[in-house]
Amino acid sequence: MKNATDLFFDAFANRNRFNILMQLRDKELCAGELQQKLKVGQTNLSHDLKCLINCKFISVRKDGRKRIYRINNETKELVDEVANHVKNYESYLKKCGILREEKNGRV
Amino acid sequence: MKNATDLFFDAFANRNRFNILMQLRDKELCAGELQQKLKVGQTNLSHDLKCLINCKFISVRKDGRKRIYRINNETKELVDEVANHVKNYESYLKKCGILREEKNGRV
DNA sequence: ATTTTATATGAAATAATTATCATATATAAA
DNA sequence: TTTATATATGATAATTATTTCATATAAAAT
Repeated sequence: MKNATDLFFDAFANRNRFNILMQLRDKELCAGELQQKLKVGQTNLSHDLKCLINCKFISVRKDGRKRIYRINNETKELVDEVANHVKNYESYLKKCGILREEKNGRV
Repeated sequence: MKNATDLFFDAFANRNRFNILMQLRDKELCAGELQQKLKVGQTNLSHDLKCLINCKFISVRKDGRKRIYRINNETKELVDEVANHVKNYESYLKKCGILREEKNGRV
């Protein structure tokens, strides 16, 4: 059975969803704008937004036929901290990545 | 192709690996001790420890035939922050979880 | 030197996640 | 009231991650 930590990571720790959160740090955006900025498919984006809303990482309001998404404040802080850590550890993380690639004959 | 953020989440955002990091917050431990505390299999634990080492989330030193693992300081801070966020958002995350369970006929 | 203890490795099996496709809904414009 | 736009949904396909199994290695004890 999943615990709160699992559920947290399920929602938070995914490239596409994290990219959405990164975009929403600066300003609120509607789905169409996110699609353009992130270059992802409409269906994928919609699924990911639903996931982020379920976990209260973002909220949504209607404006005409658009839906406008906004990140919540605590989530924003966490995104900042993770982004910062990733930046500091980039070289190690990449090394780890290279090891994987080697396994597949690349590099 | 994976970027640094992907690699970060690959290592960090996993129940078993996160539990290892949680245990190591207080004090360094050898594999056997982790196994007992976390009740996981030897092979799984070993794979997970390797992953955490590759990404420099933890370090290891030898002591006789044991290997002793220690969390690094910045990782410890991040673990604390995430644990804190999960605690604050637990109710929402659980609600999200319940939605999933419903899908499988439970709840 | 052989056995025991502690841990690591690699391949295969299993499980979970993510992407895709077809279609639905809701609002606004014509 | 039909059409266009914006977004959502659910099922399946494709991909990736996790677990398991068999076996290997390394250090210490006998």
